Amino acid sequence: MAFRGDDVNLRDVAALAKVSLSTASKALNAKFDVSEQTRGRVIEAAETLGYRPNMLARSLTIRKSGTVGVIINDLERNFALPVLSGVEDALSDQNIFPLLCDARGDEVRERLLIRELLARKVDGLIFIGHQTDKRPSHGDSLGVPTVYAYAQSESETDYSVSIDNHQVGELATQHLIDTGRSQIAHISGEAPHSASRDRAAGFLSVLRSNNLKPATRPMFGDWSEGWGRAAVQSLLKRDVHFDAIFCASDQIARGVLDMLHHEKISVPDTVAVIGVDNWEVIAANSRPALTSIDLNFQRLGRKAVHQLSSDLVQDEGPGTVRIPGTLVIRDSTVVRS
Amino acid sequence: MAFRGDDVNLRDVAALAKVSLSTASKALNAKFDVSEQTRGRVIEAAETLGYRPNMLARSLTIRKSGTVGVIINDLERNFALPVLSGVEDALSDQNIFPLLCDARGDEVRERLLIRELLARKVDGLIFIGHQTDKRPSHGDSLGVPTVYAYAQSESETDYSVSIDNHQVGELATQHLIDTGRSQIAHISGEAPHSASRDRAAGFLSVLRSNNLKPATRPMFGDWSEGWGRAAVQSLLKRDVHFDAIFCASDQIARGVLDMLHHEKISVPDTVAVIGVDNWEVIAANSRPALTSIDLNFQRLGRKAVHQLSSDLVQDEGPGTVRIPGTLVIRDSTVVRS
DNA sequence: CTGAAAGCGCTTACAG
DNA sequence: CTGAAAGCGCTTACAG
Repeated sequence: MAFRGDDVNLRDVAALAKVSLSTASKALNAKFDVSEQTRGRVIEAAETLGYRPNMLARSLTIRKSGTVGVIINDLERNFALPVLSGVEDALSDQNIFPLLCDARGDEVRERLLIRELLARKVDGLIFIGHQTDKRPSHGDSLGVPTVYAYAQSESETDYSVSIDNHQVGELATQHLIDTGRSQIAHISGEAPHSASRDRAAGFLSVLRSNNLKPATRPMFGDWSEGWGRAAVQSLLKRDVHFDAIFCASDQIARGVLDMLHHEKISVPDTVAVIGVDNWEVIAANSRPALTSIDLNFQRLGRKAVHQLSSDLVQDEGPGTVRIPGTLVIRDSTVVRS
Repeated sequence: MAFRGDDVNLRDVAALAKVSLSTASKALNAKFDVSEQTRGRVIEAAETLGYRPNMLARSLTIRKSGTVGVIINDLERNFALPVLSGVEDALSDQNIFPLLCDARGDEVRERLLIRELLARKVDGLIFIGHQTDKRPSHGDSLGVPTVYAYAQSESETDYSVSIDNHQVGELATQHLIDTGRSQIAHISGEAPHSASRDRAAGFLSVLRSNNLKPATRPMFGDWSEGWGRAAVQSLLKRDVHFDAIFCASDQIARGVLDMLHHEKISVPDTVAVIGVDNWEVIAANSRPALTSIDLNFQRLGRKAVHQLSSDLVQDEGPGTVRIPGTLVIRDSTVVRS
């Protein structure tokens, strides 16, 4: 029933190959000096027995478990997923597995999970938040390399990887300008979020360097379609002149698109619309399909893993690395042939 | 720097409590007979030293790692997420952590991952697919309890947990009938998918038991908004009379809603629309908000974990457990006060 | 190049 | 109730 070799250990291999336990170990670990002949015998024995080393025992001796604890703040949030996927991807390159757990936004639970994870001797810890604001640090008392992903640590002596929201705002705005727009409105998300503020700042800074003024002051609300619709109505009611709208999220943008359609304002001919997130189900399905900024969450996750071992490679030192966004052009900003 | 107790082991605790290593172990493990007095001393010693048992060593001896391998077929698919969340939730109740990995739809990679996971001595294996069709079985050669979630195993001697698509079709259709509709059309997804076929079957069976006929034969296409729009156009062009549409997914339903709106057909007054998935971002944001069937993925994930230890509790035996859907009423089927 | 021995940190019969 | 000993399955100085 069992996997062939599930119950065979190194001792069995050594016996079959007629060598000592230690020689068998060395033969299989390549880095030790063993005659080619005996190495061959051991490897052959291992294969005929279907030997698979017990990583638990190995970990105990070499003091490395080949696992990393990944603590997500809210697994159910969709945003965490691509980050997790990037983490998994980068980890699997090193043959390391993530031990996954969900803190559910509960700091007490988070601390409990850390203890559990540490008891399981994880080689590192990655915290994945669900927004880009700063979060409390665990300080340097954890005893293993630690990285904060998406939500950055409030402490500059920690390693964090987050989004470059300022660049996101710049990129979106520049694209609008590059495609010939000059009266641009910005419908942002919740004002307290750094994602909102930084994207708005990027927006304003690019306008300034292009000698343009915003169509109106950046408007803050929330991240919903409803807010997108309401904001457009407000724009219209206030008689603001605009030929483009930079929305801080795809959901907002979809609401904007809806309302513009309802008002018979043609997109992109009369007004161009760009969103942020490149959330496929929204961006690709809206009419017209929505141009957006991809936040490269996968890459963010991968970078988090790399930062984990930043002691080993040439280190940039602690602090926050910001992943830039990428423009994904669809039909809401340019007329495609 | 290190966590207090990160480097203290049971030997240290025993020394401080002035007992033997074995007594210290027993005192901490509660289930052995130790005098209350010495137990107290040991526990106190453990606390003052901040002792944390090394689970790796513990696992090695008791032959249980407190981990379960979770192999996802495609981490990036959103659907897998709530299942994973349910798995994590149920596992964490037992203080077990999932070792997560992504097979990326590659069978060879999947087999490699299994070996890795087994080498790490996982106590069980859960495979999470991304659709409800059957998938190849790994047979009973894995040596640890195994459960297939969402995508069920083709072998009836395996444990699988999936969706009750037939019930989903029934539930949606019955709701439409209960709210006074009688000319119901069904816009389904891709014909080859069992999810499409079984939901359509449920649809037809409920109509039959209510002495109703479908407005037209179930229409198969894909799972997209575009298909939803196209299907409505076809309905209209063919002059089909209908007062309700059961859509096999929320995305399809959103396309349907769009087109009905465009054609100035009022929802829910003239036509009721119901979807499947209860995908918040779509269902809650559409206009009117979409009534849908929640597939209870969290519950599915939790059930998968329970099936893993089904040997222990009263066992229903292997085979496929089907999780029923739940009706979530919004505004697209009933006029709310 | 090879092997005996100690050790990683725990648990659990087995004696006393 | 307590402790000495063996063992879980590996790795790695240390001798030879």
